[in-house]
Amino acid sequence: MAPSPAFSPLYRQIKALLLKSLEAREWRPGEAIPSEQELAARFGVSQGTVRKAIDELVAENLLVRKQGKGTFVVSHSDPRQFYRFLRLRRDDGEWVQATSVPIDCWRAKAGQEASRILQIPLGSPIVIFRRVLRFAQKPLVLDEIYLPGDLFAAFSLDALKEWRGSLYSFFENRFGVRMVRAEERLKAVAADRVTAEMLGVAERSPLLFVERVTYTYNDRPVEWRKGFYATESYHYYNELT
Amino acid sequence: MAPSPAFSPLYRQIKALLLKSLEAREWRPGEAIPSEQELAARFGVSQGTVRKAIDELVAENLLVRKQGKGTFVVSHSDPRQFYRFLRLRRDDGEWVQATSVPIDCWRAKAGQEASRILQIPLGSPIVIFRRVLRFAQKPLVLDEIYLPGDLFAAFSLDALKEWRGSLYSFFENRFGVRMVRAEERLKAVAADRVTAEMLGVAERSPLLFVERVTYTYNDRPVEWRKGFYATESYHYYNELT
DNA sequence: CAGTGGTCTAGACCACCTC
DNA sequence: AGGTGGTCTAGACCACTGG
Repeated sequence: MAPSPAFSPLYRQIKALLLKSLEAREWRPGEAIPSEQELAARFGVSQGTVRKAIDELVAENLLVRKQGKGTFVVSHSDPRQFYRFLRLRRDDGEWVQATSVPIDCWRAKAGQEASRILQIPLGSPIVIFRRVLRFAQKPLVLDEIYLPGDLFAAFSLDALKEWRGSLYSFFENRFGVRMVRAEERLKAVAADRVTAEMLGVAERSPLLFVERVTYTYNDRPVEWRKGFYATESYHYYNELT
Repeated sequence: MAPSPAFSPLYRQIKALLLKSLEAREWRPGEAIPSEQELAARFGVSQGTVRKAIDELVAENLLVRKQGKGTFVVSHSDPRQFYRFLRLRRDDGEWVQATSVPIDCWRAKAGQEASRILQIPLGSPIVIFRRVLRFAQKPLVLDEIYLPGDLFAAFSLDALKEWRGSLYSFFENRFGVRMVRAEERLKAVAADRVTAEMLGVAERSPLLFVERVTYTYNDRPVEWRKGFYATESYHYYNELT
């Protein structure tokens, strides 16, 4: 009869509290959160319950445990996180270091599509920029990246050019925006003239088109990008479980 | 000095025992395994330890828990598992029912590549067959599938044609081979004449090329396939975490 | 050495399913 | 009512880190 009472176990409530603290930037990326004992005392539950809450946050890549040291907020500045979202590998299976080359940048107002995808009002400001990813000197990826203007108001290509590190570590450090998960949609398309030129391939040659929406905490979309990948001797690697 | 003693916690040893039982087909797909209490008694450990072992097997998609009922061996016959490995969706985001149409089948001896990928001796028998996947009547995927001959000796296209259900549920039921995880490598390629014809697209038009290696327990490769996906109004969907 | 996460136990109780 | 998995606790001990 009555609707289900939406029972929520204690450890999920603790998890929600931790998530709120993460969102409020109580602890910065790369820093340790309080010990399990401390958190247990703070929330008035047993260590095991805190532990289970943390377990889930670790499974979602928001936290990492380091035995003997503590539990830390995941940071894109961590070298192990650099290529978490970049699935392009050489055909022999080797991961190759990529370097980002910013191209251009401009501001605009969100149209229908950007407004829907980024969940911002129609006409609100957005920042758009393009960059090329080079693998072993070769330009293999051309990305066009759309950001909500309110979160990235101070964005400038010059600051990005000086940045040593991944794009997401730049976002994390300069704008406090932490990328947590992403969805990608892949298609095969024919290269148009401009894209072909920038990637050094023939016009009409097949490219992998990758559209990505990236989310921060609580499934809030904060980045939309469209990329063209030249996959002649590289491929997009994926694991299915 | 001495090499690390390779400490393995109790629950991992229990996990290994459960894995062995799964591999030995002590419990069939879709069936319940013994209760946590029973397993704890059998192995002489506490319920919590068995629980943690099962936790990991659940995380790896080998088992599923059903509260109040028991813990079950995952089966590809389960409707929720049907499309676990098929990432093609319509551009509006809807999942579309696919129907498999077998084309042809032949036997061969493993060459260099098949031998390496399937980890079988050079020259050992393999079974090869092709099939088309239709979405809303339209042929969108052409797969060429390579199987080790010893595991799939009795494979026949006629049996497959009569099968109602997914290919992997067919493999599971007829050959006792359970697909557990897969790796895919994606590229954009131009359609050759034959493929273009079968998918009803223009020659040289861009196709998504998907190479998959599928594994059963203990990372044993048991399937290799090469597929061409027509992605004009469909896309390959992927989540990055 | 003290402090952290990691393992293991035993027991109590809750939520869900089936009969 | 009796079984299953799911939660929560308290306490003991182990493995790893760093001063």
